[in-house]
Amino acid sequence: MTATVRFAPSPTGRIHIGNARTALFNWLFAQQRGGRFILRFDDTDLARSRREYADGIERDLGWLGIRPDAVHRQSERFAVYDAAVAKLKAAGLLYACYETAEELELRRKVRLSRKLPPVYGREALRLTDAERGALEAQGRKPHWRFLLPNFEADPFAPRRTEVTWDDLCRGPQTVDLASLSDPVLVREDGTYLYTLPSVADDVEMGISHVIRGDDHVTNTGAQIALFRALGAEPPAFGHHNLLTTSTGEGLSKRTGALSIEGLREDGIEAMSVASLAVLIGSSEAVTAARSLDELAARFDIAAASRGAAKFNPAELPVLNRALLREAPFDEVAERLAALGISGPKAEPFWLAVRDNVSRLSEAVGWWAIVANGAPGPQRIAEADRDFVREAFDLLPAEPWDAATFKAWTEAVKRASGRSGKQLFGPLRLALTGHDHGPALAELLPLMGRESVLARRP
RNA sequence: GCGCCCAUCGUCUAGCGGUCAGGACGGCGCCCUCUCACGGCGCAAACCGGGGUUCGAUUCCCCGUGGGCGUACCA
Repeated sequence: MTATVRFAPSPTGRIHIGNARTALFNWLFAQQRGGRFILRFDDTDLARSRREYADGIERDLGWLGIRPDAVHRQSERFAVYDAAVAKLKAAGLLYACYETAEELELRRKVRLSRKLPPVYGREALRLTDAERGALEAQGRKPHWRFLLPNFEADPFAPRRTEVTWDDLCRGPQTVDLASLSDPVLVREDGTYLYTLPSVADDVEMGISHVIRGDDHVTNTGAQIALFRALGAEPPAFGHHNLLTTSTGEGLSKRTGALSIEGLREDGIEAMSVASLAVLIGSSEAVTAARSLDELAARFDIAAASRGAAKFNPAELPVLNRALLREAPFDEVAERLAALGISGPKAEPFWLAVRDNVSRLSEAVGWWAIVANGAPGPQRIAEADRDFVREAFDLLPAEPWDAATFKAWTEAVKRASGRSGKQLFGPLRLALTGHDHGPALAELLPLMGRESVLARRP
């Protein structure tokens, strides 16, 4: 079974890890069955949508490794929605309403205070042609609602109407259409709300699987009805659980530091983000995958849990470290070069330091010490000064290689009688200005005799 | 208010009537080791509360509590 999926963000801001998770679920799902992934910008709200956000989102996805098979903008597809509207009107399933937002709000409150579900009472359906004409004569323009098929013969007597589907993530689902308001599909000014363009495009683009957050499950009930009203077979649906912050609040609102852009700027690897985003909330161990292909092999949409999962950003650096220490030079050479780390020493340098960084940028500090003779933050203890001086006097002649450090420290050991921490601690400090770091045997030949001698206390 | 969903170590989770309640991440300890990290070994760490049902509940049911989501002319 192949698949055509879509990710449909609204370009009113950049995406955060929660959105990326949805995108990744769709991408991986399609990858697993050789399907297509469509990026569809939900930019029908012209006032809030911005092209730069759309471009930014596309960059964010590209950074994660998602390459859409097609990119669409709903703002360019009004003809499709107009056609859908015409179809619904012809079928008598779209009706004009003239209430203002205030009136609606008032009715809502009244129903609430009477402990009734706050659903729209279809009052506009009772309007006579004369009343409608009068309203229009006042200059009122209608908004249009989709008549939900939740009644037998009398739309004012809605009855329990279950829409069911077998959810890819949550199993059998039921939504009662009687508990829903007829959704407004078209505003007074002719612009579209989310529902119609979404469904019309899913039909038109042949979307086979809709994978999205579980904040949409209720929508899905109404949307399935709309698919059918449009004469289309609804796609399969999968609603994954949502992520919350470590304090338990919804991720959907405040993006902040958890934006994909922010994480990238913070030096988090794309695969760290992707691994955590996809694996969290599943029983799969949250360990770094090296590629989306590897992730696809570990991903199972049916294994996602149903409750909200707390997202812990502290896991990101942990995954990053694991990823980096296995990263071959070729994989990071370009980015290292951008950080000023290039030349013949770059590869052996990377191989030496990759065990000791949790962000690629941390290599810069080591590079300054190893290649540029920078001192490092710590000084050797006064008591070790003479020992270090003697040791430096024993530095062998060049050329230096991987065996040099061993030969040198053996000689120092014999001359000084020191061993273990007493021996290596002061030397490490004198050489790098740190009490920890990459293997000295690997750093020494990279530093070179002249540079090392310059550090003699 | 109403509806839907969820509730197991700090975190992500396995569990589908009888288990020493399992794994992963993190933490801690030991080993390895020039340091840190890696790796190996080990330790600590959980069934939200109350009622049922049952010979027996983490598991099934109800209530409560807590949380998520929805209830928009937001998506």
